[in-house]
Amino acid sequence: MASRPKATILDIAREAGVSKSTVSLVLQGSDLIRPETALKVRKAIEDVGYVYNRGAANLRKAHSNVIGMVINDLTNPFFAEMAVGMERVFQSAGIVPFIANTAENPVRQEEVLKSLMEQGVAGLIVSPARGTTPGAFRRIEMAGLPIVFTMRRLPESRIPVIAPDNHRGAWLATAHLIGKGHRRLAFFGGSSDLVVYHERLGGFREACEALGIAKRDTLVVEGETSRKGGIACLETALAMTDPPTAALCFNDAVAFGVMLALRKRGLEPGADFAVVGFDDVIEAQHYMPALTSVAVDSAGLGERAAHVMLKMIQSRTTRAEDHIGAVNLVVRDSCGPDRRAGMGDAA
Amino acid sequence: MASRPKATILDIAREAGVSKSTVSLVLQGSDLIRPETALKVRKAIEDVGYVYNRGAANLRKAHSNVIGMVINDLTNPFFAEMAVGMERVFQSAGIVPFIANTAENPVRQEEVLKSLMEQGVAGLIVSPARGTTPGAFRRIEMAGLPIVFTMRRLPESRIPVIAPDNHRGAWLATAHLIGKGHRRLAFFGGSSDLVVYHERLGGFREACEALGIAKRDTLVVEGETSRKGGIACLETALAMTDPPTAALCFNDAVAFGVMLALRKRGLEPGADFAVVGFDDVIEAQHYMPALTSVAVDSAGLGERAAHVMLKMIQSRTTRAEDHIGAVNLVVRDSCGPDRRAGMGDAA
DNA sequence: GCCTATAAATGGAACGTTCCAATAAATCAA
DNA sequence: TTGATTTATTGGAACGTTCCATTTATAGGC
Repeated sequence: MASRPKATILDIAREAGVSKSTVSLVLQGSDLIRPETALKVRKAIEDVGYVYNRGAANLRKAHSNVIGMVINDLTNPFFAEMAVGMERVFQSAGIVPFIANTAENPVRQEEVLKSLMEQGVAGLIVSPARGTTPGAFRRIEMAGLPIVFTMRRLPESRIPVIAPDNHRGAWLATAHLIGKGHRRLAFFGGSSDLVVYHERLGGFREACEALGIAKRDTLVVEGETSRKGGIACLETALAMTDPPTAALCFNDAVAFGVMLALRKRGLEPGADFAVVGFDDVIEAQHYMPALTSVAVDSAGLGERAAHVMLKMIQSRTTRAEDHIGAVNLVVRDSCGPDRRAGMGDAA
Repeated sequence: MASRPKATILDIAREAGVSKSTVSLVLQGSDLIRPETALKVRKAIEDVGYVYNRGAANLRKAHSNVIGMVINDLTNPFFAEMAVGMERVFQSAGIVPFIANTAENPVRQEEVLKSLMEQGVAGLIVSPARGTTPGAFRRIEMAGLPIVFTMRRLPESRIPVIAPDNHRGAWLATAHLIGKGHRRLAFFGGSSDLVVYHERLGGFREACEALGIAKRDTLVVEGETSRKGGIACLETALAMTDPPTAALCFNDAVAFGVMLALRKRGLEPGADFAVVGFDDVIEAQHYMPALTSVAVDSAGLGERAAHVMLKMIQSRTTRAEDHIGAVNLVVRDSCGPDRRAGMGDAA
């Protein structure tokens, strides 16, 4: 069981009775080699249990076949879906994506990026951790490594971004709530250090204004982008005098939290308080009641990001355009009409 | 923006007016270097924007600082939780885990493993894809690379496994159902090509036998380990004459599917049909009704696996013991008593 | 038979590190 | 002062590939 010295290209050469150059050529699938020679070499490779050393190869080849995916929260199913979309694209291009998780921790992110670069990746797809400093990617840019952001945008950075149309999504959702007769609306969850937050909140605000909801009839409460955060937001909101009757949530996780908190108070989500989510994760349709949410096509965004990356690698550039993915509101059962507006309904 | 030739250790040496050996020593944090010299070197590194080339280093150093995590289904939150547990341990050991997804595809798994080995990982933690052939890991074992399996075990393999006590978990859950008065039980989901399946099903069968349920009063229906699979299982079961009144599901995803299908038929999970899940993913407690499930401590299993891997790497061995993680039944609201047994309850 | 053209295979110099053995500089004992 | 010891620094030979420039073998044309 002792790990004997690993076989190298030279060992195979000896075994097969050819030169190391020939073996190298075979490994690269060159057509300069006579088929029967290639066969002999491949046989030797199999016999010896040879493992290709890509590190050594990259020493000469300059460009590797792995790209790094750095994700801020792997436990959020949304990102897992996106990762799967990317993988689909890369696989057919012969590229292997390695995923690393930063758990929303900028320090961890720094380490992970460093490690990936040292490993010699050909490119980086990053969904930045919250609180990432603007300079965090300077070194990577300096190194001329292709990099694209997904979902999140950094304040003043020229790195291309693949993200959904947050503004429009929020607009649509808000208009939906207003259309249901709600006149006191809330925006729940998220925090202002995220650009995405401002985009979604902006859509919410503009829709309110455009559709005649006075600013004093809107309530914005920041909070964690998790179930827990949603619960907290609802508590805060209902503690106010003249509370809102509907809320647009920063994402689905927050919305789930809100629904949970409503139930705990004996209120029925949908009937007693309308809630809309954002992202439309798979769970959304399985909740009771099924959650109305803004669908962003996570896998599609992942694929898009992967394509942009491939293009950048092939054209040896570090520039690319942003891509704003289409969104659409998926209406389910979590938004009834405003109770007070529709008194006629009640017994 | 053109990617100028990357700086090497020699460039820094020149910049700092020392030899490459000195730079190398500084990079490794050796205390053989005079502090002020080290400082000079570090300054040069910063100025030049140098990126360490780990591939080149590994050419001499034999062992790297990255380990590969190969996961069969990243979209299953269970595995994401496990991955996070592992990361926690590795991080403090200065090891960077790279995650790769196989999407239950043995071919993809083959590619991913090959790529990881070529990259020179120090070890592999694998949750094998369904349908993995027994020989799939022969090459890795031959190479003397430490490897541990999580969750799933391969038929006749001596690779150490970190997994929950499936048999006992299933036993507990089944006993719970029987205790509630159910006399016709089903086991839903999973397929017999998984060792885990046999473990869980075995626990179910033994509990039935031990607690006086005749074999003809049990129903086993195989199916996908997903919501969809759960839906299909329930349909099959209810189509039978004299159908079961309770089911142990292969995992939580199946259980969610079963609950969904019950609702669609106008049946209330818990009251009209008891269901127990397996894994206790976070969602379980948030469902309506909250799902009774066998908790397996996914993050804890991940940590355990990481520790075993570290030990193997340090002791340069490829052998280790299996670890069977404790399980416990978390009773929530998805298992009412058998309706037919408890007629007295009804109006 | 010779010359040229093509096909197949090969040696050797890189690539960016590490680490051993060797050197240079500083310190100390006598 | 001299030699021995300790402290800092340094060449140079690996490590396992790739790829250019050659060499060798094979075939074709005359």
